[in-house]
Amino acid sequence: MSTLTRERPSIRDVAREAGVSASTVSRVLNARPDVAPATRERVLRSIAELNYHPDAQAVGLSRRRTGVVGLVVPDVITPFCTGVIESVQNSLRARGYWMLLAASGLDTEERARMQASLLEELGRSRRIDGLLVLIPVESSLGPLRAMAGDGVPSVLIDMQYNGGGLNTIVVDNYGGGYLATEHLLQSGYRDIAILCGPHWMPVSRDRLAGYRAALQDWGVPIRPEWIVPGLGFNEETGQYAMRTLLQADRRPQAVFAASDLIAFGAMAVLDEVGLRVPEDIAFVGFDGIPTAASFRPPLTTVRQPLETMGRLAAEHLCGLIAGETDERLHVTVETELVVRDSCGSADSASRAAAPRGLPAES
Amino acid sequence: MSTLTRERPSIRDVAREAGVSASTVSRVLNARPDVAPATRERVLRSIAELNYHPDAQAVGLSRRRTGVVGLVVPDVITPFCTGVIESVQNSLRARGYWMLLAASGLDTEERARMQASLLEELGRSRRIDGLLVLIPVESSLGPLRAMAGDGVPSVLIDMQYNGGGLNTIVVDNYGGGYLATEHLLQSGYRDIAILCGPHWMPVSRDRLAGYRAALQDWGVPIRPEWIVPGLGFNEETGQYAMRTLLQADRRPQAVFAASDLIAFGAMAVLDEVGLRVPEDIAFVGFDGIPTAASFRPPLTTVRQPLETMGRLAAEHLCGLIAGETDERLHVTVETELVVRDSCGSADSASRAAAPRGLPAES
DNA sequence: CTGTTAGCGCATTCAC
DNA sequence: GTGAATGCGCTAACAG
Repeated sequence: MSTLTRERPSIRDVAREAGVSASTVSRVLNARPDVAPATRERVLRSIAELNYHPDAQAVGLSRRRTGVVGLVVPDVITPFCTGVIESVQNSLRARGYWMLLAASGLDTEERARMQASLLEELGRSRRIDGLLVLIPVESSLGPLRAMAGDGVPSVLIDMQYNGGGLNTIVVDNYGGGYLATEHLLQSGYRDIAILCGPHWMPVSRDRLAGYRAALQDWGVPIRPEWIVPGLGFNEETGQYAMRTLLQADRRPQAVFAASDLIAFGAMAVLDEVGLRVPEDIAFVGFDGIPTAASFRPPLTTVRQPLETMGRLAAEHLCGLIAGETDERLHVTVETELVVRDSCGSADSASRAAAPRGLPAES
Repeated sequence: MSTLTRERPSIRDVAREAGVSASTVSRVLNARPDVAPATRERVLRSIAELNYHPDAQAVGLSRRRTGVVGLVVPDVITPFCTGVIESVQNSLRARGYWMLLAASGLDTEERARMQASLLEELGRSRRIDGLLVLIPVESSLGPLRAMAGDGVPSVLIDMQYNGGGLNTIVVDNYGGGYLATEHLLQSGYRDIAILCGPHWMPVSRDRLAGYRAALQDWGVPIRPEWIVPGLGFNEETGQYAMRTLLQADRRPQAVFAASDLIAFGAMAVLDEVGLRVPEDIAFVGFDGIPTAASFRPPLTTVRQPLETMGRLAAEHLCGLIAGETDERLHVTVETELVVRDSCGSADSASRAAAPRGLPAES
C-alpha cells in the first residue's frame, strides 16, 4: 500500500500526553463527575490534539455491549419493508444506536429458513445488543427465545404466531382485509375477487380470512376461482395474478389486492386489456404507500401504520437493552381505510362516490 | 429479570472441556492446518456440546477487523436508494460482511452536513472495515480521505466532485438528462420543461445540464420559467413543481422529470386539473423504478443501473479491505432510455408512436 | 480526586 | 502439534 497508515492513538497515548493515567482519561470520556475540572480540561485538550477517538470494539468488549441493533427484514426494497426500516433507523439513531441490516429473502420457504441462520449468526456472536425482526418465520422463534435467554432481547414486528414470551407488534391484517372487502361491499359490489400474497405467509392468510369473513357477514357466496394466490407482494405478482383472474369463468366487479404493488401490477394488465378502473373493475389495495396517492386513478387502500410499528419496536427494544423496562410488549396496531378514486361505486357508471378527483362539471 | 441469563461459554471453557489449551481451540476455529486430526475432532465436539460461538467483538479487537461495512445513504425509502441498498446488501453478504446502514437525510443542506459527522463517528471508531457512501456531500470528502489514511477504505457512489484519490462510481447524469430530452425532441416536442431535483445536489445540476445541452444542440431556446427546482425527488416534490409549472405564461408540451417519483406526483396533479398524458403533456422520468412500468400510462424513463453500481462498489470495497487490490476505482456507468407510453408523439393526437399499449383497433 | 491492578475474549508470537 | 505468555484498547474495582 502506498497509503501511509499512521497508528491510531490509544487511550494510553492520551493519558501520557495529558500526564494522567488511562483511567482518568476513561472517566473524562464517560463524563464521570469525579474528575477535577482542571484535569478534565487538560485531558480534553490532549484528546483534541491527538484527534483521539475511542475504539468502539474495545469499549464494547469491556462494557459488554456494542451499541448496535440488528434489523432482519424480508427485503429492503418493497415499500412495506422500507417504511419500517426508515422508522426503525430514525428511532435507533435518536437513541444513539447503529443499525445492522440484513435481508432474509421472501420468495420461497427455503429462503425463509435462512432467516433463522441469520439470527443465529447475529445473536450468538454478540455482535448486537438487541434484535428487531420484521415478519419472522416460525422457525426463527426458537433461536429468538434462546437469544433472549442469553440476554439479547428482541422485538418481532408483524408476527402472527403464538409468540409465547417474545415481544411482538402485530398488525390486524384480518381487520384490514375485512375493512377493504367491506368497503367494496358498501360501494355496492358483490362479485369481489382477492389477489393474495404468498399463502405460506400468515399475513397473507389473515388478510384472506378478513376477506372471507366480510363476504360471509354480508351473505355473499365465496368463489374459489376468485381467490388468487401470489408468490410475493410486488407488481409482477399482481400482473400474473390478474392474468389468471381474467381467465376465470366470470369476471369480478371488484378486486381486493393484498398489497398496493399487486394492485399496480394488476391494473397495468387491465390497461393492456382495455378494461378501466373503476368503471369496469374497482380496486382496493393494501399498505398505503405514497405512490398509491399519485396513481391513476388514485388507489383506495388500507394503510398500515409503518412509522408507528417501527418506532414502537425500536423504542421498546432500546428500553429492554438499557434495562429501563422488563415488560413484555404485545400490541396490535390497527389499519386504516384510505378512500380514493379506484373504487367508484357500483350504482353509477361515473365516479360519483369518489371523494377526490375531478369536479363533476369539468 | 425473570429470564435466566446463563453465561456464554468462552474459548477457555471449550479448551477445558476438550482438555487442550485455548490456543489450540483458536487454531481449530480458524481452520489452521497444524492441528492433529484427533485433537481437532475433540475440540469440535466440545464446541458443539457447549454451543460455543466466538465473540465477534473480541475477534475483531484482536484481529483488528470487524467484518462490518458501513453504508451511508441519503434515505432508505426512495427507490433509487433502496435499489442500491439491496444490491450492496446482497454483494456484501455473499462476501461474508455485515452491513451497517445509516441515513444522513436529503432535504436540506444542513442535514447533508450530518453526513460528515456520521462518517466521522463510523470511521474513527473502528466500528467498520470499510465504507460505502451514496451521493456524498462535498464536506464528506475530507473525512473520507482521512479515513483512507487511517486504513479504512471507502467507495463513493454517484459522486460528482473531484474525487482526488478516492474510489468513485459515477452515473452519467448529464448523459441521462440529454437522453431524456433528446427523446422528447425526437418525438417532435419543442416546448419542454424540466422538473429538477434540489439544485444544490450535483446529480440534479448534471441532469439539468444535459437537458440544456440537448435543447441547445437542437437549436431550441431555453425558457427559465420551464426550469422548476425541487426540494427532493419524491412525489410531493413533483406535485409542487407541477403546480408551479402550470402557472407559467405558456404550458409546455412535454416534461422531463428528474425522477420517476417526481413524474408520478406531477402526473397526479395533471389528472386533477383535467390534463392527459401524453395527449396534453408528454412525460419522461428518471430512475427506471419498477412501478414506472405499471403506471398509467406506462412511464418512459431513463434507467440507472442501480444493481451494477451497488455490486461494483461493494466488490471493490471488499477487495480493498481484503488487501486483494490497491487500485483506484473510477468508473462511470451509463444510463439507458426505456421507452413506454408516456411520451406519445407530437405528430399525432393518439399514441401511435408508443411501442406498448392498446392495439390500434381496440 | 486519581493511579494501580485486573480482566473482557480472542489471536498470536514464541518455546517445547 | 501443542501450551504458555503477551497484547488488542478499554472499563471497573479497589486503594490511597
